[in-house]
Amino acid sequence: MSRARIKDIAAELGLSPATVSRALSDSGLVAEPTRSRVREAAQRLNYRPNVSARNLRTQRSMAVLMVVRDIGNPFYLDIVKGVEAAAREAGYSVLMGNTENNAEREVEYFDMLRDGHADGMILITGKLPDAESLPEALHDLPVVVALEPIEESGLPHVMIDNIGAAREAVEHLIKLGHKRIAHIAGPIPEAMATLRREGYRRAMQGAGLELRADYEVIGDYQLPSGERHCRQLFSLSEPPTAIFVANDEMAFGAINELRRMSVSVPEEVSIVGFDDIFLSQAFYPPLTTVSQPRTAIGREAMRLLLEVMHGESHTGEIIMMPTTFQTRASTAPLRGASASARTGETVFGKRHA
Amino acid sequence: MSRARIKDIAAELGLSPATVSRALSDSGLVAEPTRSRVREAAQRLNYRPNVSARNLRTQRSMAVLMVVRDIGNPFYLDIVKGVEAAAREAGYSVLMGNTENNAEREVEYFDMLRDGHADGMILITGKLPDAESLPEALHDLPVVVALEPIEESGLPHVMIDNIGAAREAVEHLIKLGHKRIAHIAGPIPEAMATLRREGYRRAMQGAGLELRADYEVIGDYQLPSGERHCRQLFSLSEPPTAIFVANDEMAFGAINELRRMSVSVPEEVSIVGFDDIFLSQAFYPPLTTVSQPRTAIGREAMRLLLEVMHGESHTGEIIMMPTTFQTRASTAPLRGASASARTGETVFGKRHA
DNA sequence: GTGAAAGCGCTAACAG
DNA sequence: CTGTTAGCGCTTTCAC
Repeated sequence: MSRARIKDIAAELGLSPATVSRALSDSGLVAEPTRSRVREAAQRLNYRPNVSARNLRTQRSMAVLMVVRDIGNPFYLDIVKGVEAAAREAGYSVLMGNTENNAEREVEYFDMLRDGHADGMILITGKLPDAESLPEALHDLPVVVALEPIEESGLPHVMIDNIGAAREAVEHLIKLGHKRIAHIAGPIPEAMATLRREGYRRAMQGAGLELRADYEVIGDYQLPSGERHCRQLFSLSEPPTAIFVANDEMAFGAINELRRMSVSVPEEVSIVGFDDIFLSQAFYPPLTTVSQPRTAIGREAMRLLLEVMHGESHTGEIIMMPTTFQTRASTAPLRGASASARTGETVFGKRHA
Repeated sequence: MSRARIKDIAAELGLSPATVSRALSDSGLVAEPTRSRVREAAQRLNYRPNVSARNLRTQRSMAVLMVVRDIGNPFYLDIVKGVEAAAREAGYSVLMGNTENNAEREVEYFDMLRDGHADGMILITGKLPDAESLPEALHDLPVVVALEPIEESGLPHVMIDNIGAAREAVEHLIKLGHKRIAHIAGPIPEAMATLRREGYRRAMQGAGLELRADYEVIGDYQLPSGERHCRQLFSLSEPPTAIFVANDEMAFGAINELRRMSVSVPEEVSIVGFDDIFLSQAFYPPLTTVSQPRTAIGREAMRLLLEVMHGESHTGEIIMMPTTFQTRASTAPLRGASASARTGETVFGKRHA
């Protein structure tokens, strides 16, 4: 009962397997009476198509591979969610890949693509394996990059304007009257970290503020690194009055460290993060940060991938998704300064091809 | 170049496809010289097996399906990580499923199993679809339940002792001298929520403390529900001095609400959570909670599933993984009481078959 | 130790 | 509109 094949339905109804196949796939070339007889019999015999057979025949797997750098990082969750939802709607399943920043693993996933495990791939790894281990024609592979740019890959991207959003975040601090603004960056020279630092620099320069080398430190996106670098910044003879931190997790670390040093946030020091992860709002104080439309990025990446899999070329295309600046309680006017900062949220960014 | 088949290697070497297949799969019945010639040619011609063809022939997919109730919940992340790691090591890929508590979706994933999308399934949904939509012989399907029990399913489980761990958490509060201990439960009548409440009740009764109906409230595991129920408990004429909250997210909500009410944690009220999610440690105050070995649960579930897929029967088997009680800063001795609470971490739970 | 042949379940090209 | 035929790429009898 549980393993009826097309052949069984054909036998049951005295039809050929081909007709049954056509009826089941709505090919239109089947007479209505036959069609419903087939559908009824399929239902009754509990027919389910065998995916391996179909995949072999059609040379497709109806699956996409979603490869992230660290599957344990909650940051990627909503993207997965968006990808999964859009994939389902299009009839695709999602295979999970986790590289753990391991080059061999990255190559493996490209191999899986070629082996027919999946028809396309969404890369959220911020990098590619070495050129020599990659297939010759990268551009011809159905691969879309999301979130973390892979520069000079020529692959289509779905991401945010990291420079612009970072700049907006720092300008918020400037409007609050801050001048001594430090930056805890991500793991430069990674692209995303570099872009956010660039946004910081442009905002500072745009306001005619000095770029001090001792106000720029490089972290690794993890919480302890936020603590450590915060301590370092406050050991300077002239510590900052505000810090723009490249991601929320390090920002949490910085805030906790300030609490330990009995420096109050935001009264004495303002902190701005980036990402708006789960709990950034529930944290104390609620974190002012840049919110990325993660689920939408996931959906958009999948939508773009579908187009690429259907043969459209999107080489070099970059889709920018809008970010939202969330003004919360971790930032406040510089004491003694008359500031004019906005409150609430501000949409930033546009979309172009 | 990029799509060499077994046939191509055979032609290249003047062998039969059968021999090439055998050589590549180490079947042992191939002479050594032939074997290495084949391996060399495979390398040179960039041979990669076609998974659909192999799957069709072998009637397996070498993939497992991991179905969670809400893919956006960071709580499941480490489990995914464990499953993925163990699956990779065994040569399996992982397909993601997300039910969003939707019964139809749940059925779909069972169908995917039967359709050959995957060879086995790990369920982290806390429930099964209605009996009539399920295959007759549930026990014969390679399905393993993790984390959230599905009672009376007869399926093998990998989980923690929710009653025991909850009881230990509440006993910690009792040892600190607390007597007026309330409980914000999960969405009863769900199994996990019910078990944790049962642990609370047993601890209270075991210590001869009164079980007050107004000290038991039912939440939904989400943050706002923690805020709401905390407020409710503190509107009682005799508010609690400690709250055992069924999960960390609601505990964060409770702590935030207490802060708003200017009630200090842990000086005036102690809070214990459950789960030890990302940031429970970085939260302020760091949350005393029950830590689950999530990655290990994921690995163990996959390991068990492999055995089930290899034909072993594990009907009704329950594997209990040990929890660790994390004493952090959200709990303190009742003011005026002489307490004897432990500090640090305590391992709880055993493992049996 | 190797080859020939069959077939997994499905779909598509070609006839009629 | 329906049937016949072939074949996707692989593994596995069964012979030799």
